Amino acid sequence: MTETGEGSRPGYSSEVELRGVGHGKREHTAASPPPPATDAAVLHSSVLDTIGEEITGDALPEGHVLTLEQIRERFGVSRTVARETMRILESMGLVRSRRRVGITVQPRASWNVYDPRVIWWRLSGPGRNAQLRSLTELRIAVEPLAAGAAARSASAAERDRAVEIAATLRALGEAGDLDRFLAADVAFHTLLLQASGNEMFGALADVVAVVLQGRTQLGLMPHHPEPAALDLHEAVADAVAGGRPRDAETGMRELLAEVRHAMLPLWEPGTRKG
Amino acid sequence: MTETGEGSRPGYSSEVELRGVGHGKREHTAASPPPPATDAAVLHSSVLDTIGEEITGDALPEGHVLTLEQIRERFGVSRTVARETMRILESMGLVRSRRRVGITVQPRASWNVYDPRVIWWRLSGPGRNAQLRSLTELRIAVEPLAAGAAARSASAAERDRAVEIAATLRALGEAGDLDRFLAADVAFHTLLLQASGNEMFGALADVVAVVLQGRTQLGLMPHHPEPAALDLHEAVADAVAGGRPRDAETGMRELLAEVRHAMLPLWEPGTRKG
DNA sequence: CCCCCTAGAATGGTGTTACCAATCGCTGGG
DNA sequence: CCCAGCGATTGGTAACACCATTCTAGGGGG
Repeated sequence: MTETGEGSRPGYSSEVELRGVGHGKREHTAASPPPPATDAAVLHSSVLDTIGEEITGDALPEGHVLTLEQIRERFGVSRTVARETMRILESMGLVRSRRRVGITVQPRASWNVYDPRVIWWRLSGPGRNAQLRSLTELRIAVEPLAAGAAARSASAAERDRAVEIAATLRALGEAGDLDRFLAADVAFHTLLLQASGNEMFGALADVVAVVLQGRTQLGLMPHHPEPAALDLHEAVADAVAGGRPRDAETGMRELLAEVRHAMLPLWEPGTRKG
Repeated sequence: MTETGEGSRPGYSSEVELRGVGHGKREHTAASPPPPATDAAVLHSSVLDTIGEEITGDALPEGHVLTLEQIRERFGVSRTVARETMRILESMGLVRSRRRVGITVQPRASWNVYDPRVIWWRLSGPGRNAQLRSLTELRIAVEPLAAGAAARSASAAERDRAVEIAATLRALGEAGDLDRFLAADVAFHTLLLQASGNEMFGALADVVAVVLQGRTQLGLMPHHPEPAALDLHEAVADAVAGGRPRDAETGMRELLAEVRHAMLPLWEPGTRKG
């Protein structure tokens, strides 16, 4: 939205070194949606990303202790920047800072797993499949109700738009234009979540976007979307447009049942970590 | 072993206050059960709380511009503390900091509404009913699936504990001990969310705790819990213990239907804000 | 000889101040 | 109407005093 400059992270200008030590590559695939990113241009954000990925990716295990001095030295930044970084990590529940002790990595139970950055980091790391699974289950829980709510409280413009996107999806799906299909699919689900009138649902739009993209990148998307899926998108859109919450809800539920089925391969290699 | 520290999140002990509106000064420190989880002892946290409440409570409207100098002066803190506070607010999406322009309050759409502190602030402010409603809808979406997942993947100890808490609930409910009933109710839902094996669900335990407490404080709780609710808790517990996901799911759905019904008074005064 | 308790030292975050660099909105001059 | 430059405001660095917490060493008692 307000982020015009796409360069996202690689911004690190200046002579500061900032190399992320081990864990070499930033793999999260090219051309991906810029991580949540607050400001790309600020110095602390790169330090934040590196440490955040290390913690969420288990490179820094629970209980590990950092100090401001280590951070300062490792990244070649001032103590102030190290402190700001640490404060943000603390506010995400990833670490806890205590006098004389240092900065301790917290157990996963205290992480703010809904923070967009945390989600992003976990998707970039070894826990990716598990995270994708968790997020999909969350979608399955929330989206049907969100669709129902949208059917109740969407504005006229939103209802029209839903029908319009559903039609676009059919066209793109039948044409086999997967890239644009993905974009429209994201737009569809985002629209419904936000039209639900519940900001807790609306805030999950980014999650859905990331999951859909992840699904495509993992090749869990058929080359031609299932006709049934296209039908269901249209059914949901019609139900929303026509103000039929029950239909919208059940339609979305069926749609997600297919999604669940498609992602089942991820379920197996149970990457549950201690 | 696993039991000892488990309460971990310094919970919301029974005397949580959910202060209505008031939003006094930063006096917030004493006797106030830590809403989220930072250190109360640190200086920036009181500044954070004050400004956070003001933004989420619409006292500082979208587009309003602050400066570090104002913050420094108003709270009598150093620039460093003001900066740290601002960084945290920025990481929550409440503000955005830009050179030469200052610190701008962001629209609600960019808030991290799942951040425990944001939830807490919104519950303390004028949007309280709307927030309680949103959170309840979220519960309705998530808890049935979480119960189903718990029936699939809970540990033996967790299954036993579910049955045990359900029995406790009946006893406390019939005795009319509302305080302890509330505590046990929170424990029950927390257990299921965490036993679901999905950390996105598990992270909502605090949300449920806050909603249940809010419900009680608003007097939306009958003096004697409905027998039907007690039956349903037991039914869900049995289904989880017996590994019957469908039963657990539908049981929880019925349970939440009652919750929805009970909270309906809140639905009416549609506090939808622009 | 061993254990426990206390006092003091070492450590590392907390908060403050001062200073310079970079950016970018705004104003005033051409 | 455009453009340059001023200046406000954040971004980043450095050095300092402070103090809570932990660790350790020493002493006293069993």
